[in-house]
Amino acid sequence: MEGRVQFDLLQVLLRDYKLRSYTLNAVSFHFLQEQKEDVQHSIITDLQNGNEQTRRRLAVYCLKDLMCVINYMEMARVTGVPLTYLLSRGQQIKVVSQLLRQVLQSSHCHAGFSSLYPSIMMAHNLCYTTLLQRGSAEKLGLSSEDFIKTPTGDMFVKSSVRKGLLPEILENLLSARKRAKTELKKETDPFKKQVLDGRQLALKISANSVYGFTGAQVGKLPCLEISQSVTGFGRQMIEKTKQLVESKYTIANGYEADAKVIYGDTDSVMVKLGVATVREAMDIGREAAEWVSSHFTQPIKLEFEKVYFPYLLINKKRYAGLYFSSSADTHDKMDCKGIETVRRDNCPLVANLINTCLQKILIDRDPQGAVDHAKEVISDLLCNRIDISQLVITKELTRTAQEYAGKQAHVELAERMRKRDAGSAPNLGDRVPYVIIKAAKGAAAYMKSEDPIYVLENNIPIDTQYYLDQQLAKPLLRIFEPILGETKAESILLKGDHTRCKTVLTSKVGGLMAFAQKRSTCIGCKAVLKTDVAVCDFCKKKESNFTRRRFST
DNA sequence: CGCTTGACCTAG
DNA sequence: TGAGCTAGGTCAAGCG
Repeated sequence: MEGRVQFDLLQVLLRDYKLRSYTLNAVSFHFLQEQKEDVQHSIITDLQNGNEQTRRRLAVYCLKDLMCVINYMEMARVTGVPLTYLLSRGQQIKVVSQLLRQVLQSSHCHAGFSSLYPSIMMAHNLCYTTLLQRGSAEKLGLSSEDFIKTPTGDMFVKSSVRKGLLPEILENLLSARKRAKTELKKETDPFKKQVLDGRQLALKISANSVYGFTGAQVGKLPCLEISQSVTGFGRQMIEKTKQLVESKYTIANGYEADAKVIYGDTDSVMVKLGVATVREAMDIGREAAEWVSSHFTQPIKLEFEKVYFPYLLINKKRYAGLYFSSSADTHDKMDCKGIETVRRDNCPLVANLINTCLQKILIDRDPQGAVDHAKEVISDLLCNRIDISQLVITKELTRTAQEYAGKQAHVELAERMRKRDAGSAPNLGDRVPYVIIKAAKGAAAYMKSEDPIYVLENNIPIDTQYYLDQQLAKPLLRIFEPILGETKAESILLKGDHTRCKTVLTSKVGGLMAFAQKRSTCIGCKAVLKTDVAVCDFCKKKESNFTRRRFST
C-alpha cells in the first residue's frame, strides 16, 4: 500500500521483549496486568464508545503503540532505512545504508569501557577505507607516523591521512545516543523515560552492530582485519587495565588492601578493593577509572559503573549482587546475570525460588531464612501443593523436526501435539510450553513432556521428583554451596523430612490461561481457526458461525 | 558412569 | 533469498 506503513506489534514484541510466551493472553497479562478474554478488533469500538475508564484503557494501549513507533522512527532516521525494514530485516541493512550515505556525504571517493568496540574503531580509525594492504605502506611512501599496527598485525592509516567512514558513522550513532541520554536525565514522566531508555539502548546496539557487520562472513562486506583487530585491542586493554589497577592500588602505595581483579568480561573489570564501605569503594572506583582512562587513546574511556555488595560470583557470565550506583546508602536493585532467575528455559518455580533465596541471603542477610524457605517449597512441591503454572517450562522450536539431531522434550511434544490437532500445535519459531509428567521409571525426559492444558484436562499426574532432582537441586546447590559448604548444603536442602512428604492434591486452571491459544471450530466446514479471524479461511462463513474452544486439544 | 555433542539461552 | 559478532554455562541425549 503506497504511503502506508504496516507495523505489526507482534513483531515488535518478538524483537524487543524476551517473554516466556507470546500469546495474546500472555502479552496482555504482562503489559496490562489483566487477561483479556475474547479481545477482538471490534472491542476497540466498544472501548471508544464506552465510558471514561474504557477510553482510558484504550488510550494507554495506544500510547504504548505510539511510543514504540516513535522509537522506530528515530532509528529509521538515524540509520536511513525505511521503517518497515526495522521489523522485516536485520542489522546488516542498517549498516549498509549508513555506509552508502556516509560515502555520499564525505569527500571519500571510493568499570567498563563505554561502548568499547565502537570506541576502539574510532580511536584507531579502523575502516575499509583506512586498511593498508600488506606492503602498501612502503609503496605509498607512508612514514611510521602515518599508520598503526593492530594486535593482529594489520595496519590502518591514521585519521590525519584519511578519516574512515565507520568511525564517522559511529560518531553519529553515539552522539544520537548521548542526546537520548541527556533527554532521559531531564525527563520526569516514567513512561517517556522508558521510551528514551529504549532509544538509547537501540542506538547502542546499532553501534555495536557495526563491529558485527565487519565480522559477518556471510554478509555484504566482511572485513576480518577490522573485526579481529577490534577484539584483539579489547583483550589487550582489559589485560592492561588489570595490570594498572593491581599495580597502583596496593598496601605498599598506602591503600587499605591490595586490589585484586576478580572478574571481567569483554569490556569490564570487577575489582576487589578490600575496603569496608560502599562509599570508599565508589570513591576509589571513580578515581581509578579516570586514572586508567588517561592511559588510553581518545575517545576510549573507562567508566566507574557500580559497586556490588555483597557479590555472589558463581561462574563466568553468572553472578548476583546488590547493585549500588546512584547512592552509597541504598542499593538500586538486586542484579542477577545469567542465573536461573533471568533464563526463560527454567520453570517459574525455579526462577522464583532462586530469586527469593537470593533476596533473603543478599538483602536480608538471612541465610537460615533462605534455607527454611527452600525446604518449605520443596515440601510443597512433593506434596503437590504447587500450582501447575509454576511448573511450565518453555523452549523455542528453533528448527523443523527433521533438522534436530537428537530427541528433546519440547520437540517431541510439538510433534505429538501435531498428531492430536495440527491446527493448534506449536510451529517453527514458537515457544513450546510443557510440564514433565509421571511415567515408567527410567523414561527419558523427552517422553515425559506434556502440554500443560492437556495435563489439566485429563488429570495427569506431574513428576514432582523430576522437578526436585532435575530442576531445583543444582541451581539451589550452586547458590547455597558458597555459604554452607558442599556436603552441608546437600544434606540440609535435599535430604530430611521435608523431602519425604507425599500426598495428592488438585491444581487450578487460572494460572495457565496465559499459555492458552484460543481456537474456534467453523460450523460450516469444521475447520479449526484462530478466534481472531472474522471469516473462515476455508468456507468463508462469518465469525458468528464459529464455536469457540477455550483450549486447543 | 564418564565423556562428548547438540541445543538453548544468556553476557557482553 | 537474506541472515550483526563471539564466549560460555548448563542440561539432556547418546555413546562406549
